[in-house]
Amino acid sequence: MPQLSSGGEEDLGASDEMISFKDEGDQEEKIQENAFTERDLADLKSSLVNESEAPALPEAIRRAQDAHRVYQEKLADHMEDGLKHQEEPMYKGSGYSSYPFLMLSDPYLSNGSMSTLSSKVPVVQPSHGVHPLTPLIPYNNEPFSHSSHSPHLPADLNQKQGAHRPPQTPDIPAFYPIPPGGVGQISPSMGWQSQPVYPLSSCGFRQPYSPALSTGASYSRFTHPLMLGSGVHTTGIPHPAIVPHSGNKDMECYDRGMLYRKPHFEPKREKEPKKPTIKKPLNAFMLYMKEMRAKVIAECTLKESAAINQILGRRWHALSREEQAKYYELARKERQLHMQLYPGWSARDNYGKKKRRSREKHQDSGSDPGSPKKCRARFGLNQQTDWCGPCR
DNA sequence: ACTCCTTTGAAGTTT
DNA sequence: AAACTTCAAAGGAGT
Repeated sequence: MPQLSSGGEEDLGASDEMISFKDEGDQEEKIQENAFTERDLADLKSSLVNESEAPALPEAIRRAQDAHRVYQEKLADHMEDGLKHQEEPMYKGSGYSSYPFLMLSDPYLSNGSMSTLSSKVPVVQPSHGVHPLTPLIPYNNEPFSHSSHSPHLPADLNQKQGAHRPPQTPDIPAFYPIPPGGVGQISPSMGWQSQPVYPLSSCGFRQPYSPALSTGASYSRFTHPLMLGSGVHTTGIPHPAIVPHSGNKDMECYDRGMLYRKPHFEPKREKEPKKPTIKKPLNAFMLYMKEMRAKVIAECTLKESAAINQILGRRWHALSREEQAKYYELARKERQLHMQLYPGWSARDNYGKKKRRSREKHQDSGSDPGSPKKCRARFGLNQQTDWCGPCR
């Protein structure tokens, strides 16, 4: 059962264990990190990339630089726990580009002013916007480790899906700011309204949070976006943790700040209210990928995600255990928050929502090696010319 | 428009 | 319990 057990956070993250990788190579490989990039580049570019992609480089570099600057500015404010390791190379260069608090405008600053960073948010998170859950996570320990701050949570979290959601822990709402004056009236009777709503404006850009909403009673004022059938809150503000079931195109609008959906959606919704999808929380590697992708893109002038992911996979193995541990910790917190937000959710809920390719993928370690392309990729061979043994 | 590719890890399902 | 399967992100490529 995915629900929170009464034990608290310890058992929630029990599965997060450091694992040893057979090909990790540990320190030696890590030392070669820089060389890695060039080798990755050589390997992958030669096989996957045309030089026509070169024009993308300046923009990608600029993104990475922006992300880096944002990260440096935000780090002191947001990384207060053990995750704050500014000196460490992983964060130094990463820009933590995909993390929500880096994409925020500056309402988190004491003066609540908006910095120029705000305009760069979409650049930092250039594609489909924020992960439904990741942007919600402060990535410090406070919301989860200080149960005294959230007296309502432990008991209420055991409630099943659809049950009335308690007022959120005082810590969490702070990370889900509500735009001033953007608060709508809740509609009381729909299934999803029990979910807390932490509206974000587009692309992870958050508006200042109204202090008036910090009381538990205030949360009931928010209608879950699912009630609108399109992932949009009654305020017109999309909910970051929910993906409209209808597809990515909806999600693009959702991410890109179409705060108010076109009226013609409403009659549609009456016909067939679709159940939006709650995505899985990201695991450690996914978090790492989100963070490092922009950097790799900038360094390698690659865009193809499959190639980038190969690089990231190798880099992941090259990370020290301490570095990996940070991501495991982040992932653990992400799962925790996800469970808090969606107590009745199960990964099974999303089964079958994605069309799956044929079974060959998981059989290619056996007699069927899979396609030559896949096999070459698996063995790090040149995609154009090399053949792996099984494909020969 | 839709699916695949590619990675690792978590969680669900099947054997 | 172990093995297997699916999904999470990403965006170019292919159908």
